Amino acid sequence: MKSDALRGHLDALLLATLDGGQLHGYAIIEALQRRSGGALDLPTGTVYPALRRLETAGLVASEWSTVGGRQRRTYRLTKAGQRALDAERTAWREFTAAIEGVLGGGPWPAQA
Amino acid sequence: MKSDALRGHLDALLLATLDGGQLHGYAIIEALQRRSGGALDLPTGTVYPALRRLETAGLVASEWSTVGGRQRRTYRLTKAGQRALDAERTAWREFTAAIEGVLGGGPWPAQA
DNA sequence: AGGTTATATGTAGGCAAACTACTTAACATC
DNA sequence: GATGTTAAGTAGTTTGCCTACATATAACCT
Repeated sequence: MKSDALRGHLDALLLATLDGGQLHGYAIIEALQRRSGGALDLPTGTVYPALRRLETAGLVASEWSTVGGRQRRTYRLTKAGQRALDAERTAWREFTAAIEGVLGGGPWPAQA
Repeated sequence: MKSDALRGHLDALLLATLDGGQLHGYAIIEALQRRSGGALDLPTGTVYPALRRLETAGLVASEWSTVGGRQRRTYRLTKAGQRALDAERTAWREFTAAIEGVLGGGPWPAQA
């Protein structure tokens, strides 16, 4: 997949991943791989800063915990994050509708 | 629409717009508005450089013509451009499938 | 006649978002 | 004890679209 295609959709992906319950960053990356059928393999350098961004924006909240000597920062959706996710899903439908209107199924008749 | 959402999909839009026949830049912008139901309103500073890029890449070809005293550069798909469009359509389907696998319809069951 | 709007093409520079590459650290396994 | 997996993070770069600007003709309005 063209790497830039995600632009502007990453937040939606992260929020949607947390919709099923809280997860830590590494688990989010694995969940994205699993749910996308292997198509998405986001590098940590993309995901961790993005989660911080979402936390600063108040859409997710995090807590540290230590599991087996390893540090985990576990993220969960806030209420604002839940609302943002709803908005992102709507925006996604509008986006795909617009693109598919153009991509269509092939050649297009001239304007009436 | 979030302006950055198009990232990585602009070429597909431009190629698809030319799939119905040759058009000049200004007409391409109008066609994109019409086909997207008004959702897409690309600035000239986005479209003209992108068309040049596609021409350099050999995916479109252009010719100057003068209509009513105005200069028009009319673009058409090359064979390589047609092939690229086919590839873009396939990539689009894969892209949306991946995102929708994640966005899903709501909460997701834990891994089996 | 003059002003505004629509048609038409283009350039220069900026900026945000994601990427690449790297670092750190504990534990598990070979 | 070396390699691999789990886990989190930063620094700096690239990319590619956007904003703002510049130019020019034609059409329309007053």
